[in-house]
Amino acid sequence: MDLPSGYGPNTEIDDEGMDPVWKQLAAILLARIDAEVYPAGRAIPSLTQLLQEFGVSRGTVLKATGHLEDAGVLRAVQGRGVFVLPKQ
Amino acid sequence: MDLPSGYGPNTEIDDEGMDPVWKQLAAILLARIDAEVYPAGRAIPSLTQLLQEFGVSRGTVLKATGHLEDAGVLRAVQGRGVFVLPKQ
DNA sequence: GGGCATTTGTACGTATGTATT
DNA sequence: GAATACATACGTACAAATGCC
Repeated sequence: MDLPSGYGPNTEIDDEGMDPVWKQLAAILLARIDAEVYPAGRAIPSLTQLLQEFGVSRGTVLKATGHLEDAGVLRAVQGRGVFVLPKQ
Repeated sequence: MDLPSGYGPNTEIDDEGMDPVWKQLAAILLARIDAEVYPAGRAIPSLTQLLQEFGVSRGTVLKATGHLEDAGVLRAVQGRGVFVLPKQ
């Protein structure tokens, strides 16, 4: 998926940076999964919570999580949440 | 990518159907590529042309072509167009 | 180099639908 | 039924890359 490097679990979104916001967000979420801030088998915060925390739009969160789904890191279940898949 | 079946090069978008519009559009574009309506090495119509032909939004076209990019069927080049990759 | 048109990329906000709790 | 949560789709605006004068 080619995410930018150098993003940790607590990195803030940089609107003026060279990386797109959705890629920055995907990198941060991935860092939190790696650090088990979001442990495998559990759901990450809801889209509404994430867009509030990072100050981005719903579509941007969806794009970030969608790519992590494609990468096999997350699985979204309508009505329930977005779950961290077991590290394989 | 799990596109719905039964869509040909001239299928029309069905708003009431059970398949999402963007998946229908991706299936139609893929059918046109298979039928060489859009030959390998050439660009498909621009986003503006496609959204006009199918009566959908820009975002919907982008989602359809984006998934065909992930599938290795298309490659978008900013400022130039969206090109059909050689069948491998 | 500058200016313009074309084309894709990103991001926002909003509305509605569907599934789960 | 109500609340929560993800899914789809629309419209809009601006940015970035390309190509052609």
